[in-house]
Amino acid sequence: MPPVDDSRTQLVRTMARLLRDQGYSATGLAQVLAESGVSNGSLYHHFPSGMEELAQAALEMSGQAIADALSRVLDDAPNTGEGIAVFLDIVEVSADGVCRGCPIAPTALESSISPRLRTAATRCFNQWEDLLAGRLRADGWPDDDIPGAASAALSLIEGALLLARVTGQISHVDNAKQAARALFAAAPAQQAPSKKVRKGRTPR
Amino acid sequence: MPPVDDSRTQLVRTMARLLRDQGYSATGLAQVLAESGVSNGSLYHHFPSGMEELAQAALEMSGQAIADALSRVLDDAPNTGEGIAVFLDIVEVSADGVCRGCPIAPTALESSISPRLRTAATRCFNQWEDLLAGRLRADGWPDDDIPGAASAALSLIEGALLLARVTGQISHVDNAKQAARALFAAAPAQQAPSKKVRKGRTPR
DNA sequence: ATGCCATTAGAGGGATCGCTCTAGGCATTC
DNA sequence: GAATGCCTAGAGCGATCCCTCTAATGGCAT
Repeated sequence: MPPVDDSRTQLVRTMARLLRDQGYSATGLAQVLAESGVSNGSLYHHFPSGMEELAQAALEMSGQAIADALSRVLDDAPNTGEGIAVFLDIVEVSADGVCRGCPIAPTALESSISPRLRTAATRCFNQWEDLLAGRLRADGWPDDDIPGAASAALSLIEGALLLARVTGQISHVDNAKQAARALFAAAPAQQAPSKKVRKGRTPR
Repeated sequence: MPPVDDSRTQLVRTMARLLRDQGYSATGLAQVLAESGVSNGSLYHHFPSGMEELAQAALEMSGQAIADALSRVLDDAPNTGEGIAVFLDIVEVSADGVCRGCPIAPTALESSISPRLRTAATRCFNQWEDLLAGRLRADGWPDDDIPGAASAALSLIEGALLLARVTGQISHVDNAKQAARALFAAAPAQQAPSKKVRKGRTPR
């Protein structure tokens, strides 16, 4: 196993950060090389097909890191809602208090990216959604409600990270935490009357 | 007032579509000109400072269009939750059934854009949030809860549009509709005990 | 020392980038 | 007809894009 600061690792880490901050098209090869301290030749040795291959590796690394963190906090939390809240606590802040947001979304939203990057991004979202679904199942949610609830939970998370990053106000993340607690604090009654409409709130 | 298909309008409409689909950095001047059928000279006549000025105009037009649609459906809906559901019905589909998503988000997530584009994007989100807050107030929500609830509502909307576009599954939008109904179907009790935790669900 | 292989350094190419610039079309007005 | 002002067409510039290529470096077993 090579050392953690070898060229390939440096490239992937730098690329992941740049993709998170500015997306794929805005990230130039020159910037990746300068900020990673790696030369042109090294990049095309480790990633023969160039930027695209590097970007895919970066997306997969970022996606797995998020999955690991999400899995851990969901396991430790008393329920899905609290788990989401703790997760948002972890990812919301950077060194200077600015929300860095989702590492996948900026790249995923560029429709001009290649299919390999698109599927890599989709796999990340699906993986996170599956983790949320698993926790909802452990909470005792009805099987029929789980996919929709997991989807809505991930929508709430992604939307909050997006708003927080764009506007610079991490209060959006705090508000999403409250909504997540309201929606996913406990499983709905299994045999609830079908027409009953539940209401929730978002305090603070 | 000039005709609707003059060069300037064509430029703004084309730019708005390209920004929605692929963001700012991925959108080249050549593509804008080709798809709008306008020549280079015309662009720099109407927008002397170039692409950036055009992009700002496009973001503002897209943001206002969303605001108009949102304002209309919120006015007609019985409550905020239903209004959000109808809004998501409107914006979710394109001609071929693929979700086109938010016209602002792809550009807004690029941290490398200029401050003028960043603030234009932030203004859009703030405007939409204010519309949601106004409808919540009309629903009788407590003043202290309104900002947080409006923020969470917009997070849910943006997240659902993001996931639907990236994964190609509009079910994410449908799931967000259910969550919006659960969270914002009716105002919480004004004098509710402060420690009470409300629970919600996402049916279907 | 020698050969071997993985890795790196850096020059340079062809294409494309956003943008500037000049010349001309086309109304409308004397 | 001539002049004016708005708008358009398109050539071309310097910069940057991603990438290819050759040469050299380093460690390591023999």
